[in-house]
Amino acid sequence: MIQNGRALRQQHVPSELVHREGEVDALTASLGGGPSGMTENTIVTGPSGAGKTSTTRYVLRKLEDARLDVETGFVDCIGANSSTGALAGLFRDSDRSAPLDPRANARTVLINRLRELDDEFVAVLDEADVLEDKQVIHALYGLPNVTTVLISVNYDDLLINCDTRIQKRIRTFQHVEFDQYGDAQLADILTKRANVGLVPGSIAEDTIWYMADQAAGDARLAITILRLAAKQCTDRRQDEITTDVVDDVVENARSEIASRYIEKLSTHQRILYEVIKQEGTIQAGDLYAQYRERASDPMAERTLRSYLNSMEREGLIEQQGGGRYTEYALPA
DNA sequence: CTTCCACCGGAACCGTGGGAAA
DNA sequence: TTTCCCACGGTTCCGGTGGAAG
Repeated sequence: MIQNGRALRQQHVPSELVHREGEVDALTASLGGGPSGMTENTIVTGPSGAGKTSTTRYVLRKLEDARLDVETGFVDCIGANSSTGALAGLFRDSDRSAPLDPRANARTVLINRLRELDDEFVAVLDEADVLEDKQVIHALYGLPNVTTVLISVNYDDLLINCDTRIQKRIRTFQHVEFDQYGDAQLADILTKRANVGLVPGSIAEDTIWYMADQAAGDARLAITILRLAAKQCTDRRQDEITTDVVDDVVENARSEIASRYIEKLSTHQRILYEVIKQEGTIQAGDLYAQYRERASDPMAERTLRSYLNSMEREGLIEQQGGGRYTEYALPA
């Protein structure tokens, strides 16, 4: 059934991006592809699965094709949420050999190295709201040859964790907003992927629409559903994806998307997450106690609070109640 | 009303390890 | 080479907070 597995992967950026023409134009203009040729710092916002990442990657690729004097770096701040981690990620993604060292005084070193670049550098921070230390935004802003692109689900969520100095900077950024895909657009996207990725006749149009409906505007989820459905059919030697198959894989698709955050957790954070997941809702003190039982070399409680805060920022857990009745739970 | 309790989170501090200057 | 410096991840200390108990 599967003809081209790559087209079914969620990270795959298609050569033609559909239903994002306006956003592509706006981003291209911001990044120097407009009539003025000016590159401007930009913030990209929109709900998850609205195509922010794909569109940005697409525009970056076009930009690199069109101009030789521009370098780009793209980093997903999930898993690189420290200043140095994010900066090292930018270097790794560009063609420059990146010093991988996550320690030492790498931050200033990396910033200076960026400053000394001859070319213009477009730095993209995906999931920027997850950044632990927003100072890196300010540092990048201070470099004349660097253009920054921040990607975040929510404009206000990003700003709220920045100090006023950085807030001021971000407010000067160009703002490109993405709306959620409609069902028809999502169905169209799925059809295009299926045409490239699957043997013809593997999926009926009605089933595509059913998938789009299940994904509720989230293209990442839609494509993951398509991939898992195709895989299940292959495993079971079925030659057509039916709505039953879609029903079977929807939950797995959801948890696969959630797991991309969980994978990046440290062992200690994962223990905390497992306890919360197992208990559903748990008192802070009980959480600490259960953690201490499971961890071979437990961290101080203050450190756990820091971990829990960063996990909450990533939307993995929720904190409820206050004062003495603090509880942790999985998001609703 | 006051006191107590359980927990939060800021601030100051520490050991580490690698880059940069001497 | 040695010495200095600095960010990071972590810890300790402690004042703050809001509901519960007296």
